[in-house]
Amino acid sequence: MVQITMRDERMLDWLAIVRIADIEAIRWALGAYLGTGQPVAVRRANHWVNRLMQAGLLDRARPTFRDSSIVWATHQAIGKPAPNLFRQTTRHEVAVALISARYLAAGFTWNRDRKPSGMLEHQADGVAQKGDHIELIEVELTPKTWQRYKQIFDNHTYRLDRENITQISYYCTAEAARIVNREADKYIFRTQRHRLRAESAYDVRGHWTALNHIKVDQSQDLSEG
DNA sequence: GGGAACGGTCCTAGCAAGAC
DNA sequence: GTCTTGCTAGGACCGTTCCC
Repeated sequence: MVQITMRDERMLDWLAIVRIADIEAIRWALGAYLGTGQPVAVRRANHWVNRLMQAGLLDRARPTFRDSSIVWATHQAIGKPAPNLFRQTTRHEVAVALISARYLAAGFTWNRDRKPSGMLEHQADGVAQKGDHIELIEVELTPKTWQRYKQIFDNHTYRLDRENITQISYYCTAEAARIVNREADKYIFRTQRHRLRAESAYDVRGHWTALNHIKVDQSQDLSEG
């Protein structure tokens, strides 16, 4: 019989939000809920996944387009159907799960952004919160058109002005980071520009590549050291 | 206190890249 | 084409720790 601990429940709650994650994200999320702020060993993460698979709460697959397993919470665990791993957005969703797990490890909570209420509203990939610090997180593996960035940045500026958003962070491929910063320079007013940052953190396959310090705020650091 | 979970180590399998 | 090497996933085992 598999015992479900409080940490297991919190992990399933997190998977209900991000829907799919790879082992790297599982490592960080387990470390977050362990309270260490560091990822657990790969072996440990696989052990955890296997245990919850035995309980019927997790499932995993290794699609041929990825070199690591993808894990998701089953319908039995969260009441949602299994994700389609062959959608074009899968790579993006796995990347979002990884950054969310890193934010959890840094002591943040993670939630989905609100649904857009109109054509001009933009839904971020996630919202990280720690105390009064509320950060909109975007993962950008492929650059958008300048027209789309203008629309998104208008919405970001509005939310920075009118809502309690502290910062907007883009985690991108090198190419996407360059374009996001370029378009942000154009479309975000200088008094707000410093509150949006775009960093190169992924390669084109969605693998985490950032080796240097990633500042969440003045006191946080999500790097692996 | 007993069973489950954890974590370290060793091992094999599968795959890709490079050398010959 | 074959072999070697390197890397990663993941299974098995076992002692330790944790939790109900």
